[in-house]
Amino acid sequence: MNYNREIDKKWQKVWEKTGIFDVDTNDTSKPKYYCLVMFPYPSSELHAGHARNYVIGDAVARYKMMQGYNVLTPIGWDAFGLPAENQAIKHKVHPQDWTFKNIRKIKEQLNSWGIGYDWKREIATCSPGYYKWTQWLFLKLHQKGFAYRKEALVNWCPECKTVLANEQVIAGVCERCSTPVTQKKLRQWFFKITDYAEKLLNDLELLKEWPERVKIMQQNWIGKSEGVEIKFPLVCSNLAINCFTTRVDTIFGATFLALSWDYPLISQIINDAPNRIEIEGFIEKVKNQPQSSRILDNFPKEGIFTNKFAINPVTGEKIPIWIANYILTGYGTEAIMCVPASDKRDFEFAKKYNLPITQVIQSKEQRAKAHRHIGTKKQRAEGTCLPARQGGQRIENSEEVYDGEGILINSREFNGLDSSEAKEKIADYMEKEGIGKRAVNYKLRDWLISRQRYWGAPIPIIYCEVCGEVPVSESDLPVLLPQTVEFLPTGQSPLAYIEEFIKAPCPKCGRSAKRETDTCDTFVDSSWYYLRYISPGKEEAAFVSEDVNKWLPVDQYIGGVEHAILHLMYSRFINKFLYDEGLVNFNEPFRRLFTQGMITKDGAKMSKSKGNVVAPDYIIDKYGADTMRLYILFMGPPQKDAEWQDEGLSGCWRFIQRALRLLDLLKEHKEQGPREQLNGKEKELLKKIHFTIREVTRDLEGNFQFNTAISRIMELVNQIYKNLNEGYLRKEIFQNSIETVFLLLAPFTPHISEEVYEGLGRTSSVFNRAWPKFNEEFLKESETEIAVLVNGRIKDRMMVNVNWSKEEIEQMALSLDKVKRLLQANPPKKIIYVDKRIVNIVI
RNA sequence: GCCGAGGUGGCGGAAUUGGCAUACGCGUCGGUCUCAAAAACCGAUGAUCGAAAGAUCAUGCGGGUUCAACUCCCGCCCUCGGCACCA
Repeated sequence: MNYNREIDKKWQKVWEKTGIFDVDTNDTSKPKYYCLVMFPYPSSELHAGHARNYVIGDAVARYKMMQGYNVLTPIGWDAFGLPAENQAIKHKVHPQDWTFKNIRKIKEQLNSWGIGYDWKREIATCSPGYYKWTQWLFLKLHQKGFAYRKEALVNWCPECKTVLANEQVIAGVCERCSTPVTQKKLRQWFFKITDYAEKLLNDLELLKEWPERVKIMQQNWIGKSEGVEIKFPLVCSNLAINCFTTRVDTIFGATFLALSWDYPLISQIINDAPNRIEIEGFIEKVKNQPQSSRILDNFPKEGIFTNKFAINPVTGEKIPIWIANYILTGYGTEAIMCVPASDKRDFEFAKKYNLPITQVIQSKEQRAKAHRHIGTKKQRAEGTCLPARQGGQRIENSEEVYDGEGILINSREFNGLDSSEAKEKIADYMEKEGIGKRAVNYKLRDWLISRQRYWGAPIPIIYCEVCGEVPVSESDLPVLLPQTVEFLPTGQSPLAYIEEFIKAPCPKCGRSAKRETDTCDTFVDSSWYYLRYISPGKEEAAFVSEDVNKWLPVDQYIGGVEHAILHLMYSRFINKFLYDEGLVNFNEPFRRLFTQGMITKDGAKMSKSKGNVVAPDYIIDKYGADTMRLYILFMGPPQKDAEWQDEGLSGCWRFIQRALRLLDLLKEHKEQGPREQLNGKEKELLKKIHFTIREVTRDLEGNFQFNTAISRIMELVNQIYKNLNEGYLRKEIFQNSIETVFLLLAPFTPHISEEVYEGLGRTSSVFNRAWPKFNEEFLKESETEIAVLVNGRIKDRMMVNVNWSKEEIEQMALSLDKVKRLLQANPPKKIIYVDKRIVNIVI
């Protein structure tokens, strides 16, 4: 049999006609399995790099089908988003036309690769039937106070006059025109994901079957830090500045305070400053400093003295208050206590502006040095010779700054404590004295979801002069996106120029009011799509709780690691919100996650601009879908990046042809008369068959080790050929081996597997057959090979009976010629025997 | 800077978790078939020395533990990814 494109087409038609991927979600006769691939963003046709995701998903789905699960594999389109709108601006095509053109093309590709989906469940986030429910979700969040508006700093491109998403800011410049991006304060919509910071962090522990690296990335992104918020009263004022610190043990070394340019009390503080104009100039300068330069390593620290002082609450000292460019906005209290002896940044700043430096922490090494001449030897060894204060060490350059933990000095009654102990004691002291209180901070910020863009779900809010911000009533959803708009980069949503869209009656009082013209970030669309697949056409609700509770959490989620943080965190957040609302009964949406590696070509990610794209359609025409699928799965461990090589592809092609030829050989195969006993070769093949079943199943049940699974099947095929070449093979065993090969291959190469099964006279689909089971009986052996090592080096091998004792085996090893020669007359020092593996003789 | 992943033949990559390093595939070489070529099939293939038997060296580098280390421990180097002035 020869593999060709006709075989692909034939079986794709059959699958479509018989609907093997159509799922009855009410069918409870089989256990459910929800296999989900991250839905594509339809920005162009798919290349071989994209294919990996879908090929893996399909292999898993088909494997689970054969395992007897009721498998749900849906697909849809993450169809809103910026690229579509940029196309509109550049080429004057409507985002919708462009998007649906791409969808048609991708759909065709997926079908031609034999990727099976339940197409009846197809969704597109840009269709009103879907985004109606995205808007509904917004309203739910709004109702509970989780969607709110506030002034916020956003990325702004002065050239394009538009707000940019973080992803559009490449190394500090606009991705389109390379102008440095500045920050601008605008009123924006946010989702209060920070309220879930603790849950999102803690529940990572529940995700036992997620890759560790993804969990660590999320953990870092949430960035929890525990510390103390300390109150620094201002001199001659009733104001106070709160500073968050994780290093309260260094408080005695806090010699100045630094505020961000955006610190809330700043105008009050500088109100009567003699150099107020100068300060305001500085603030303006920092505010406009492009982000690109802040990314640079040695961005110079700059600041300005406010002419005000605060009191260090533990030392009672008067310390100056500065405004500095290295204090982040939006984190902590935007004010920090500076301990130049224990922080490189504070040190650099203090050196530059001649601010005092007091050492309060000594490292072990510094301590050993300092104590060389103090106390008795014993005291030094025990560390009980408490030093006087002595100002510690003189610190000259930032290399000498010690920012680790150590022993406290110059810290009054806390001297001699070690940092971790001191942290607790000082925090206790502060809480008792009312100077400060323990606090927790997160790096995670609230999720900015509004975009001044057209191609997204309109935010369902109406602004009324009388009633203020009023949510659109649920019965008026969806707020439809108007079709005819002008696409211009003005900094406002194109919707802001459409009178008919903007004008709307206030849902509360009926007066003429204005619609919100911003649209939702596309991550909002994708944060709940996995729920929609269960009842995709439902008109009365986003989803039916009873049904999603049955089908979720998703059993296997498959996608690229680039979504490790954003999409996967947002989805978890939304799911937790719905859980708290009682709308779903599962805490986490994705039980098991698999992140596949990237396929590269010439060492780089495939992209049109680099010209290194491998076009799958061409490959399929030449070699067929199964060849491409097999190669993609065989090229390396799926979670790791892999380099595309055309030679590897032809290797898979050869293998498929070689395997298919077995079917022809079987047809010509002649029995040479009946014979009771199996010969040794036949037994060997049977053993190999069952061994392969066991190993392939193990590889798939593990972490989807398709590459090794396939190499096992290749070995089996090699073994079959060996048996054919080396002598008599009864037809029954021959046929059994072929069946096994193609059953095991079926998840990877479904087309040829079906074809072979038909060729063997079977009438029903391979995917209605059970995954093969191995029989322990065939794996049992009477003899096994053991390696004989002398001093850890392999010298010989021998066959032994598995029932032999350790002593018998050791004696046999010692009797080998090669061993005797090496031993000569000397008796071995030691013999180590590892069961059924090796004998190591030490001489 | 911090966190994570990784470094194995000419190449992609295996190695049951401490037990025969280099499975499987690619490439290369030789053979069979053929007028010839392609395809296919059979065989060889880590490096060095050797006619051979065999020996020595090999899993980024340097140490260590062990009868035995790609695997464990200590110290480095390099590549890739994430975060990055987070107090």
